[in-house]
Amino acid sequence: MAKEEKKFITKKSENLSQWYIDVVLGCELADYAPVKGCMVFRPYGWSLWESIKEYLNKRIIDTGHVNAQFPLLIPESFLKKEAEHVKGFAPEVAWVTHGGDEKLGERLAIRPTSEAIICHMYSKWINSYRDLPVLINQWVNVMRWEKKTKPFLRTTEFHWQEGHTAHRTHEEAMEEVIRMLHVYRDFAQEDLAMAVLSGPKSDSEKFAGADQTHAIEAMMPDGKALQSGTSHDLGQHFAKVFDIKFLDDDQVEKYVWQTSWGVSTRIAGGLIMMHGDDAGLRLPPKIAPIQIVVVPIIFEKSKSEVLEKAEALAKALGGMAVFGRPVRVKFDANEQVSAGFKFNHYEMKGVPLRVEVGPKDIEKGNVKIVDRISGAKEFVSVNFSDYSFDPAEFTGRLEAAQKNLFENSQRELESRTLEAGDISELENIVANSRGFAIVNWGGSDEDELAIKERTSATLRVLLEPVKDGNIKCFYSGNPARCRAVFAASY
RNA sequence: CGGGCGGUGGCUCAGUCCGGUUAGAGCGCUGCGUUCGGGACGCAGAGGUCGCGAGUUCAAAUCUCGCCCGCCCGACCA
Repeated sequence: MAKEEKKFITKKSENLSQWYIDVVLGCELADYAPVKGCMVFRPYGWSLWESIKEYLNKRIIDTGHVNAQFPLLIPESFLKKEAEHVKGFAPEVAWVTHGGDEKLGERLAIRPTSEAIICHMYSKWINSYRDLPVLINQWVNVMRWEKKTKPFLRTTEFHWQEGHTAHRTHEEAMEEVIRMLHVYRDFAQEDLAMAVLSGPKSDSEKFAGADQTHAIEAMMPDGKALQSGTSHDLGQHFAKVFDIKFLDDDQVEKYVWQTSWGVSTRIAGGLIMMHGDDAGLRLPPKIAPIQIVVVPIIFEKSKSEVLEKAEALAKALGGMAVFGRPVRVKFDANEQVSAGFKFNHYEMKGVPLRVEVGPKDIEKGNVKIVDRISGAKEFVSVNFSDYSFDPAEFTGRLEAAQKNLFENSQRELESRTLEAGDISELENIVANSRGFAIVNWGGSDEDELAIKERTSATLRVLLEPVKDGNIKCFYSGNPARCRAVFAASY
């Protein structure tokens, strides 16, 4: 090409932050709304979120949960019932104070999360051990008044699912907490091709009102961790203040044990950042809104035949199934832009597979396919009289691409997980944007805070216990209790 | 919330310091024509409350003040 290639998006390696904004806006995933921190999900971005929802929702339903819908507004008095909960959320709550011109008798919170309203309802619905467990999930928007925002990763209004369950025993509730943590882990890894670490949070990082929080943590290309899903053991804190009691089979009235868990639109931001490259998005085939784009190569004299046969092929490709669902195919017959423009366009949008159909292909009985993930360009046989072909040539590549993305992500995570033997090593890892610093941990909350002040890294997750009493905490020198992961984070 | 930078056709920006007629460019967009195997070309054309609101002035994109939004750094962040 004689002309220097135009620059549409910043190179990912040059400036990740600018690249991210360029991709989100340029790929038409989202746009800024007039209110700070609020964003519009444009059709392509919403389609991506719907695709993500579909896969996660299936996992939630398959583990025995049901969907419902609770209201947006929560009376202030409800939010105030659980002391830690209100303390944690107070700075981020948006309040409704007026109805029309009339001042309300009680302020209404726009839900920052729904424990308060759901627990209120649960106290009405739960009377007997026979009513348990209650396993309800909802897909809703919530609002948290954030000071620093970024599309998808941290927005004032965001979309998520929040599961809220009530159980007869703490053991049962803990099983649920871990079950959902694993659902999130498997969802991230198998559906989104995002490698994650998972485990419990330290006390200082847990959810406001929880006894314990577990999380999945992804590693971004700039060495910062992204908390991508949380599962909380709420103990009986909410049950006690909302009076959620049941009569057990031993004739004793007891409080329920609760859990809550959530994954938000933030995970889409992680997905974008983790997989994308200099050319733009690279979407895992499972959740890509378009899995295969068919681009006809139009010449004046062969135009009608190419358009007709390419469209028929696109239709035939759409008859295939991959990942247990019909393949999502787009046929782009737009004659106003060149084929080359479309190539770049769909690469930027992260479409996993491109199929080119030109007169020479029809003549030879093949099509050119270009794999967005591996970069491979190959010819695949197609019979243009009956539109028969080997489906595995297409679906196999989509499956391989899904696998490759995850393996890349896993490799990246491993290479960014480094042992830190002392605080200066941890400091070094964080300062050089290297990633997760893994340590032997036996420190206190104060130690954790001191580490944060010195390195800006926080304790992301706790890993397996350390049984050897001779192993010391990397920071305090006390006997180590467990392995732990520190990192800078989003 | 603090510090820094920015906001001018859809996009990227020039013009602002030093106020002065009809506010420019490239890209994009519209129409017509020629094209099309990696971001096509020609000709014609449309498109602007200069982020919003006050103030100073004969005169404000330009100066002053307040506010909004964005980007970067920090604080905060289940």
